[in-house]
Amino acid sequence: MDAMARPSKPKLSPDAIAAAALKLIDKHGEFTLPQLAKALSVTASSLYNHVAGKDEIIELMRGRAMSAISLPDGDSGDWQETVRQIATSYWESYSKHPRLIPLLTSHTVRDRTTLRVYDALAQTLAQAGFPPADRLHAITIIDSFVLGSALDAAAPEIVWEANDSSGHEFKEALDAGLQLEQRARLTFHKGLELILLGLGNIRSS
Amino acid sequence: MDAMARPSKPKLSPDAIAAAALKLIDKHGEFTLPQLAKALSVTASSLYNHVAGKDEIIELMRGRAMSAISLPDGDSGDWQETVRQIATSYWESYSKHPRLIPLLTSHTVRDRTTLRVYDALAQTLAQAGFPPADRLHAITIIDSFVLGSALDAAAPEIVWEANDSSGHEFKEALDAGLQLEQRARLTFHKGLELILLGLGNIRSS
DNA sequence: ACCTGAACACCGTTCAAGT
DNA sequence: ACCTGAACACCGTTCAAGT
Repeated sequence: MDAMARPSKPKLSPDAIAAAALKLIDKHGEFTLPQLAKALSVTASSLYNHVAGKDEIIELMRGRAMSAISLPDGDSGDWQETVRQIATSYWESYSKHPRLIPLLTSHTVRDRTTLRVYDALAQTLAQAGFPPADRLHAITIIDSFVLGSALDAAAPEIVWEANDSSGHEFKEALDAGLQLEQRARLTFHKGLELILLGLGNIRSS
Repeated sequence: MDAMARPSKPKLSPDAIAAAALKLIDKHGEFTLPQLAKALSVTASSLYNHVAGKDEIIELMRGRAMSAISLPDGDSGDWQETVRQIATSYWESYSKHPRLIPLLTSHTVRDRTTLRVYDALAQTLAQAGFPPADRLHAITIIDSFVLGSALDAAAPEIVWEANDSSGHEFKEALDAGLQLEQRARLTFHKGLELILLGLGNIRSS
């Protein structure tokens, strides 16, 4: 009648594990199997009944973070608007869990949702008339910028911890800054517009 | 007359430690204090006579990786060419040690060389007539793209591990790809040109 | 000042044992 | 099938002891 070996209903599931791990990451920026087990009122070794190990938990978190991505169904007619929508949704998914990003960068993507993002971009660019090689460049550029921007938002102090030896031009630029998240969002959109504009030029050249 | 407690000349130095650690990262993608100590023919605890801990070693590696950056001395007259030069040198420094990048993304930048990159960009943009707020945006956009591109080169399989469920437009784009490093370099330059072009438009608007 | 070796608290993972 | 607890090999860090 107390907490014993096996409950009639499993206390865990891959999904519950990923959710709890993501909560830890959002709060502390890292997670440990004992910590995670504790948050789930379970022992660390129990986790191995549901996931292969820590790496798989990280991949599950990627899937969870990306699950909110909205991909356009049909062809909206305006490829730049479609790309803008995909890239923005992609960036927002990363940015909702900024501290997760560093964990993702050393892993290979297998997550279906993330792969579908690439597919959606490829399809949109193909319909817009980009030849295969240009498509690949465009997708990579967008992917790089989304990831880099999200990382920038993740570790904001990276840039803004200017010290006394910094030139005054940089300090001036800093002082002109907005609040942190607003700034990150605004900068992302400005950069995305630059890229979309540039892609348009390439296509029509 | 044999290897005892203290040698007349120190066997270690922060620089030697960083160099050895970087070598391990380049080879294995990670490093461990015992591993590092072994490579230096020393014991793990010896390292603490020269560095504060693992985190400091990572920061030292950042400094080493960035030490090869060449910053333009004077004003070349052409701000786009100057920015191109800085950004390229910055990207190349990262790309020479791609597997180091994931370790850097969870740390705050204190490295003087890296901060000087931001300064140099700020100065160049200021001379080109960018007001402070636009400077900050431009620097952040460039920084994000450089980092994202280097990461892309670091974990190339991230994108290219397309599976059977991928749409054929993405596969076509993949098939059109070049060799890995060439592709990364080329894509970075293409993206940088987009951004420079876009920045030029902003300024003259 | 600088290296060693033992020690500590912790980690990820495995596995027999329980139900 | 699924949880526990003990065990293993490993990690980063500290510290007394040596020279």
